[in-house]
Amino acid sequence: MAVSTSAERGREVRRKLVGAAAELIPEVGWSAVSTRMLAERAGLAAGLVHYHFPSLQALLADAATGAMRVAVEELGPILDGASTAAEMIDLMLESLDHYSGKDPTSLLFAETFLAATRDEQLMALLSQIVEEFRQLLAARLAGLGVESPGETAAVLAAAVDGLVLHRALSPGLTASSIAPVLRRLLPPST
Amino acid sequence: MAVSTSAERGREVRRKLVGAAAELIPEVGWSAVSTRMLAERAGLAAGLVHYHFPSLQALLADAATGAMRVAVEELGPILDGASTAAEMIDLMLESLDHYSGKDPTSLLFAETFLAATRDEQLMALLSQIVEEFRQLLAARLAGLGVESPGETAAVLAAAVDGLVLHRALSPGLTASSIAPVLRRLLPPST
Amino acid sequence: MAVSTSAERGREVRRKLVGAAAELIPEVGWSAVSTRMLAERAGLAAGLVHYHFPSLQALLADAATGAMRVAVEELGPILDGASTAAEMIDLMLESLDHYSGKDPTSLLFAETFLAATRDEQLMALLSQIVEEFRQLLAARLAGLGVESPGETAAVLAAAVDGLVLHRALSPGLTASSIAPVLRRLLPPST
Amino acid sequence: MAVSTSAERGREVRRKLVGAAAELIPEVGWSAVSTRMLAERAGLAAGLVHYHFPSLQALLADAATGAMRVAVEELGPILDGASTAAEMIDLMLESLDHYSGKDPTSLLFAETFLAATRDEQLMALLSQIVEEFRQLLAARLAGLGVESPGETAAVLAAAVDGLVLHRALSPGLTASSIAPVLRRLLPPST
DNA sequence: CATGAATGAGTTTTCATTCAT
DNA sequence: CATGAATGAAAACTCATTCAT
Repeated sequence: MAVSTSAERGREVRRKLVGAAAELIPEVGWSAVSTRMLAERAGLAAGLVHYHFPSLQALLADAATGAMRVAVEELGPILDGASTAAEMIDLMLESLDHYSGKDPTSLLFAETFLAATRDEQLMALLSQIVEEFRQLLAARLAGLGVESPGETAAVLAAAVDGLVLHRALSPGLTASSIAPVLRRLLPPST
Repeated sequence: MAVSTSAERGREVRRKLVGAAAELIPEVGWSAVSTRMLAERAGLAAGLVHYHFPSLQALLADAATGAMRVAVEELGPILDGASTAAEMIDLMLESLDHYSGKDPTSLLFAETFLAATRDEQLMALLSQIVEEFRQLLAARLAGLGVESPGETAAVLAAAVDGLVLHRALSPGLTASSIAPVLRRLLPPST
Repeated sequence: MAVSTSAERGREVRRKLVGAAAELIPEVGWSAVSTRMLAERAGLAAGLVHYHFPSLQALLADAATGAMRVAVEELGPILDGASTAAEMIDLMLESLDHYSGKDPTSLLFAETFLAATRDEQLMALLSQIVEEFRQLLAARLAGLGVESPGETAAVLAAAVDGLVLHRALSPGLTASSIAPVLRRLLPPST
Repeated sequence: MAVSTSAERGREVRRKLVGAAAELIPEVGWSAVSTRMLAERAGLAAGLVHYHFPSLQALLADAATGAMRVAVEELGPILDGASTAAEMIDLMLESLDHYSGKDPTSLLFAETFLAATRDEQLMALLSQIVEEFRQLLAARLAGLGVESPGETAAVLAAAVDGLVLHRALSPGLTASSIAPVLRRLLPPST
């Protein structure tokens, strides 16, 4: 009985590298993540990065989009608890209070946005994630009887991202101060 | 006429360097701007960067905040033409249509946001610029009779930044598609 | 039928590796052929190169000398059709027109020549092949009544190799333009 | 009076690097010349290679073509001493006796030929040098009354290069053994 | 016989910064 | 005020070879 096959060890190493990348991108910035840094953080030999990934960029893209997908998918179940659109905005803002604009997840999003500007493949992956988030939002808005849910979801998603970014500069932008204003984005009928 | 003192030549050189930096940050990314690249773009000798600036980072910070201040100040006069708050939002969105999310100015803002995360001094300068923009917005909202103009301005500013970012991913987010939704951010009384 | 012993499979793998090496040496250059490249081209696992050959250099030497021997041996029957020495030169030049100086076979010869400079064992193998070619030529020249066939064959062989090399630089060196001059290498009596 | 200006020091460094490259290409082979090796041989810091040359390949190409041009130009005056075409061939072969096929100059030529196969710019430079050599030869042949001097020069040049190559494999190919045969390449009228 | 993960030294190249002139 | 040569560390990436399975 082999405790760990060769293939399993390989998968484990890839997992460690992706984990280290997801940690380091927010810490030092996308373009400052180096192979050595990565290997040290993952507790592995430096050569392994290029053994398992075609390039450093490919590893970073893998790690970033993976982490973002997880973050976005976490939001779905949370929003399901709302029985009105206004309540849904409150729930979303509340759960976004964890993101200070300087925390790892916020920074990961921002770094990836920017890196995508210089990498077409990454841009495609990122667009897909954002699109999924917008559709998730639109579906729930529609279910709660909101008119033109597509446009509303688009503005809502953008506003939410912008707020997290701005929070890095002015920490006063909390759920409680913003919710009353943002709730108005919903059509009056709601 | 063509006489130029040493001091004047020095100022001219600094101007050229700052201009080159403002061009290059969006083109290649903040951390990829190198002294040699700058010198070549500015048409100057390589040693000059460190002769006139204490470090490369200092030059980049100078260039970025200078360009951002100009961009923000351009918005003031444009908004003065509005006679209602809704009209003001329309004007602002219209003038923002120039920013595709991938254009030099949008990218300069994004790059600087992220660089500020890793540089306290830059963060302070940037906060000041954003704060000024928020106050400019709040003052005009107040002047047009909008309630709680501070909070509204904060959300508006964040939403606008978020929209420009998202536009890089989905070019459909134009003024005409967004304005109807964003106008709702204003208090009903308006 | 489809039964294949271990030994047979082993031989098949070696054949594939040698074939891949003979292809790759001209394509990318002797010293740029890597084990991974070879494995990929041969459709095999990376570890197989060192399983079947003591070193990468040994595999390359095997492949190169094997291919050269084939190329040289092909020339023999062709020359047998000549009934005079002059005709033989014409036949040889004609059959050499296939070698442009940039084609795989020409490059394989040139790469191996140079690699032999840095590898004594390879040099010995190579000398043997060239010697055989010279003797093959000398025997036929003698058979056609040419005087001092040994020296003539030596110069002829060298000239022919030099011509293929030069052809890489000036494609005008075709059989028809060269033959009249090269035929003069033969002793007047012929 | 500055003993050595900045510019002069730069020129001197470039000269040293080119010299080291011309030595190392024959010693270890074109593709095995590394920047470290080069810097060590030249007695300079490793960073200087890329300060003064855009790439390692560019430095190697510079060094190789420079050395080849010198070698070719040395042959001109030597051939001028001949009063008949046959004598010229003797003189040329004699002066070529210095090239054993394993000496630095011979190897430099061979390495460069091969490197040119994978580098278009180098190929262009090399073709020019060979062309010049062929014209130098043709002009002298014509001056000595040889018919169709262009074709004869082409074959002569190729034969000579081929002979030097073959000499690496069979050291017996000396001037005295070859001259009688090679002299026959000349048109009978001579 | 076969696999493919792992290693560690190797490669070219880029760079901010310093400094002699 | 200006130049551009020099440095030394660091970057991404490749590789032949070894070896546990």
